[in-house]
Amino acid sequence: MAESQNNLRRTILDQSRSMLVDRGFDNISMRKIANAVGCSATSIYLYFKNKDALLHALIEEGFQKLYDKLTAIDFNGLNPLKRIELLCRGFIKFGVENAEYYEIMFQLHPKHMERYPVEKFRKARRNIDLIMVEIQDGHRMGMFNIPDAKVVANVVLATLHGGVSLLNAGRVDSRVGHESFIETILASVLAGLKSTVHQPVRVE
Amino acid sequence: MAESQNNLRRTILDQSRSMLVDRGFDNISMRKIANAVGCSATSIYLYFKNKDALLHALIEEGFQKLYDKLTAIDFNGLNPLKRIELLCRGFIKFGVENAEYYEIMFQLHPKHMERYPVEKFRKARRNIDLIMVEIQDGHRMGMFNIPDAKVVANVVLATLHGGVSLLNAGRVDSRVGHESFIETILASVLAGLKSTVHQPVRVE
Amino acid sequence: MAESQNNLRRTILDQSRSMLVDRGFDNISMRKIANAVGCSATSIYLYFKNKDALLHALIEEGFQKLYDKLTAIDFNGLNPLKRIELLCRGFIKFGVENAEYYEIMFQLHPKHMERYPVEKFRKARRNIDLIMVEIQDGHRMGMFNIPDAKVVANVVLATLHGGVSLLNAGRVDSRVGHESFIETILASVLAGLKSTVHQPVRVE
Amino acid sequence: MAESQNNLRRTILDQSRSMLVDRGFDNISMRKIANAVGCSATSIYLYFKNKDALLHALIEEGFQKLYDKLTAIDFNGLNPLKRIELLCRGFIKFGVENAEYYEIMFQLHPKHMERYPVEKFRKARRNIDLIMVEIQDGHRMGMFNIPDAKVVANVVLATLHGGVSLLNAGRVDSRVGHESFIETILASVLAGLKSTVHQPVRVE
DNA sequence: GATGAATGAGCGTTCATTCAT
DNA sequence: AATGAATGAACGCTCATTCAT
Repeated sequence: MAESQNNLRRTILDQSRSMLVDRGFDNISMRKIANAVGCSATSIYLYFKNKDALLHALIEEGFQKLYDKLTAIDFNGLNPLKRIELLCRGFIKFGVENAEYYEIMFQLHPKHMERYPVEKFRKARRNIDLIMVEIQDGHRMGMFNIPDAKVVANVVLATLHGGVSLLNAGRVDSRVGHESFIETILASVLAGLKSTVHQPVRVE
Repeated sequence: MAESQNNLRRTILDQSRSMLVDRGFDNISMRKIANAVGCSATSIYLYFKNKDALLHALIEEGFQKLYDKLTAIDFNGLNPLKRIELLCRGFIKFGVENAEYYEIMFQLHPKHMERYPVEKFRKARRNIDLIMVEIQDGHRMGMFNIPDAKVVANVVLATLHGGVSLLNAGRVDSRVGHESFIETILASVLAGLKSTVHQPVRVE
Repeated sequence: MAESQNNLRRTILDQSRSMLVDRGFDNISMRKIANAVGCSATSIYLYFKNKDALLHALIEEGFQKLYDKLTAIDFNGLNPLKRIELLCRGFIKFGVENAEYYEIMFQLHPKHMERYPVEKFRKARRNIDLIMVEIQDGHRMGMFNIPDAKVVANVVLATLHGGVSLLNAGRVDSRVGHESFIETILASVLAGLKSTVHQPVRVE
Repeated sequence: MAESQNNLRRTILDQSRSMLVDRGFDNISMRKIANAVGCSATSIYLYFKNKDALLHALIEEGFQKLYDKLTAIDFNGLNPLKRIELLCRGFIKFGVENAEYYEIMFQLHPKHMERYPVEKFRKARRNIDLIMVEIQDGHRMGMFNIPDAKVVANVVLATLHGGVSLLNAGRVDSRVGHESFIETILASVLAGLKSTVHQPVRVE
């Protein structure tokens, strides 16, 4: 039974995650999840203290999964800029392919995050740190001129986040191909980084 | 009475909009709005067919307001790049100062947008067109090399959206100043545009 | 409709009160009340903020009713002892005839009283004050020797309460007639008062 | 293991009894008890058929404990009146010191007693019999004039019960000392007994 | 134009209890 | 002897909405 025990927990997580993306967290109820899973609503409480805890478990899992993806990238022999590009690609890929996770990780109304445990928040921040470290490296190597890597890392994240969230919400102009949209975002991000050194392009 | 009639409609819109930001649309109820407004819940239905319609009215108003802001900018004697910068600043300013509008305009769960009337969607798109036009102008003038302005306009929007939404959700690293965060976003956007011409920055 | 409006409120109060006596407050649910009344559970909330408020309304009504009964007694020309006897009879009669009220007034688990508004508590205490005043009068007249009327008034109440609650709970030995049980209680209470003076007061 | 077996049964009884006083029987759940005890909810069912049976066991235990206390009193050389006083003191002491037992023994909603086995009820009645016997003795000795001891015994119990229950419910006027409240109750009870004979019985 | 009365559906959650092991 | 898994029923309560006035 040790297997079936965790099976239900897993199924609940998977099912509720998959329901998230087309209904939103506020619109999936314990009953609906239970129905979809094929168990009683009560049973969910055997594995999660309450709806909040279920949500938190999903969020945590999402951040872990993203972290796993990003840290699995092979950086061997690549310079910081290229590394950042891969991290960005990884982030976008994750966000688009795991829209359900993405929704609760980055789109959830702040209200729901109020009670999210602090130590889990810290874990979530490791993802952005991966980018920051590369920016710092690039700066040290003279590849960028970015004294404050924290700000720029946040800006990079913001850009990626904007892209992913518009894509997932179906709010990108329908005549714009996803592929070129993503590539242009990446180009923009990287251009932003590169523009911090050398010949400032003189406009005006 | 024709005035007081519209007064109530207005008050309902204002009140529900102001309640949006710290509760989320799913968590404001008709009765709560009515209580805050000081009328009966039934009265809301005199002006809005249902909760959906109220939401749609708010969204429409938001896009109109944004459009008014952006079109009020004085472009006199400015080149496209500078104009785009002002449009971006205008967008960010609007998003941060009208977080309630912004939430329903860009953060609402797609589910809620399903029934949003098509012709209103078109109106919403006028905002992004403002940016696109300037990109096209810049391209024509040889200031950028952006054959497909639509894509880039969407990317610009995505970047701005990412910034605004992280800011409003309080998800920007707390040690990062809002001001410098915003300025860096702008710099990144503009660098992305400028990088399409002239001397490709040589890295590595 | 002004009539039917209050009618439902009244019906809810009456129905829930009558259900109280054979089920206990914890075992009557909003649904059960609604079913018995013939309205929806939701409707109860139109008249009472929550289950607590409904309970409090019942309690208040009970104390008011008791107070009305006790103050309606004709004391004309009667000495304190006789007055006290009448008050005691009134109390017992009320308790036995309104077992539902009595339950929530005096038998409810303290837990439920925690949130009972203080000013209503004060109102409840008026009932015991009626007895206390007569004890004080009797003391002043030399009929008793009871310097601290407060204590004795509480003891009188306790005695009556013990009698009523055992009666209502069906815990008086079944071979003991209610009538003689009550009379004996009264005799005991009065004897307790009279015994405070040296010479046995000869009554009647 | 025969011992540890009984240990769990004992622990369950003790724990649930101790939880009774500040929550009420309706508000302690099998799981809460199990949690407090440190066993599974299921385990409780090994020792008690259901929640009712657990309650009944507690009640029975309470009556037994009271009986033990009352029969342990040393009556040697004391007259009936004094004996009754001691019995009353014992009863009040027990009720105040074992408020949890007392609650289920005397304050439980009759509904819960419906299924209480008849033979256990008989056992419960032994306690009141102790008082009755002394009243009969006193009557026989001419100390009181109480032909029907049953009635008076019930009245004595009622008085004591009224006192204890008001005390435990915190419903005695807060400015009244517990000690003097109890003493006055006792005085009243004894006065009631003594008043049955013409000349005030001089005791001690 | 405005409202009070009313409701069915649904919410998150807890309950006593059973069953297989 | 003991338990983890599971559940149907019920809880207090809030929701968007309708209807008669």
